[in-house]
Amino acid sequence: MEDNKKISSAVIRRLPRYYRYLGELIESGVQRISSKELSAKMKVTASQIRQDLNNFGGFGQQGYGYNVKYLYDEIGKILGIDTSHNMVIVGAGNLGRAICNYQDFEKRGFIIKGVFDNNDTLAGENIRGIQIHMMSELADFIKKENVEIVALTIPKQAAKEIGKVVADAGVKAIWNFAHTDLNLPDDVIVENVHLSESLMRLSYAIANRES
Amino acid sequence: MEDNKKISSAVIRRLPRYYRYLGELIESGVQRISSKELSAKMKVTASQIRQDLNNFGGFGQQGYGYNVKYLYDEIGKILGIDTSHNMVIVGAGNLGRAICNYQDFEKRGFIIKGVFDNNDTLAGENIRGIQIHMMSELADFIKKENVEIVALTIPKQAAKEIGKVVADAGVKAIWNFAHTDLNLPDDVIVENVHLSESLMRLSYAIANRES
DNA sequence: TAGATTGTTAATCGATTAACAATC
DNA sequence: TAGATTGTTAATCGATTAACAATC
Repeated sequence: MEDNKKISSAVIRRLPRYYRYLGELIESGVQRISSKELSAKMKVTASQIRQDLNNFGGFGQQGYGYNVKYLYDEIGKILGIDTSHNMVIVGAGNLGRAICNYQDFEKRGFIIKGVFDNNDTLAGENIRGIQIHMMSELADFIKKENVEIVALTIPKQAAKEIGKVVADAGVKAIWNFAHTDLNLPDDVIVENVHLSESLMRLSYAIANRES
Repeated sequence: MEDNKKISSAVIRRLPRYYRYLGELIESGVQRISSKELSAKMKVTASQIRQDLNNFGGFGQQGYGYNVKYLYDEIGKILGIDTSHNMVIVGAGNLGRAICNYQDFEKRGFIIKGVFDNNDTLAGENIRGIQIHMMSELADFIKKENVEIVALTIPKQAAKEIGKVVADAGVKAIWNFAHTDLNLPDDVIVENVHLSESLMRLSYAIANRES
């Protein structure tokens, strides 16, 4: 965390998956695991697991392996889910509601402070207690409530515009579900979830299997 | 397509993005583009664009560049979206409904033949004309309707079970939104959309920016 | 033809895997 | 101590970028 060497995005991409498997091991009461055992479960090489983890420090013990709970917590810290983040959802359609209703995010420290939409018939309504606000209030709300993350579940044209608005309002990161790139300044983090691209990769795999 | 050299998944991951940009260029009436111009728009190197495309054939012309419409169509063929695929959605929650309502998928040839759930109060209902069926009918429906793709928008435990069921029923691919790996035979394609992992990567980026 | 830009080979860079000394 | 397994260095493999001859 403190030192300067840049961690490759390939490593970061794998961390949440380690975290998930370790969480499952905890639930099954497993207290220690070797890179070899974990590699068999996860279908990656043991070497890769050790290399990945050693980017962040030595979490294991020679001759023993890794303490599951300890490693789980350490990866949690690396991923920044030991602290909470205020979040809002922009777009009260099915996708926005799906995210809002998924309670596990809250357990990981992502606190949904509000949902925004520009359909006034929704004004005053709420989703499991979370208030729906009008889009016009968005920028003020972000500043007042210290919102760090905005999930954009709106069409692409609107997403481009609102992306600029929330970047100006000072959010740290945008979770972008719109089928477009946002092209914002580099200090705004953008994590894209492009479902249509995912579906096309699936389609490619169907078209080209066992060729 | 026909020849045997394996295309790397890094290349496949980029194809849908090329496709999206080319689609936008068509909409703006652009007829030709060079790898250099496209690279500026997409923020990748021109060299990478040419390398990627030449995995599949020479689509350009020296001194001219690429014909936008032609390249768009060719990438569409590579991605297999020139033919249609029957699909069902398992899970009629917000996420399942979001996918069902997203009409662009149908335009790309992904035809949603039905939605399945085990909540009997939904029996007989429909989502924009697409019938909701009970889970017990799923395997038969897949065989009868030649379903190739199943989107799983159900909790992880159920997803593991239904994954096996639909694999046995002969689907070619599963679009898995559950927060788990499915561990199915290799001949079943699994494309994962792990939203919680995406959110953790975003969280990591917040925790580690400008360090 | 001259200019532009591809297709493709070569060079570089980075990521993964293998190997093994350190050490619990 | 002997056995096991990490942390880490070295070797390999693959992906990206650079360069340029081919050619429209």
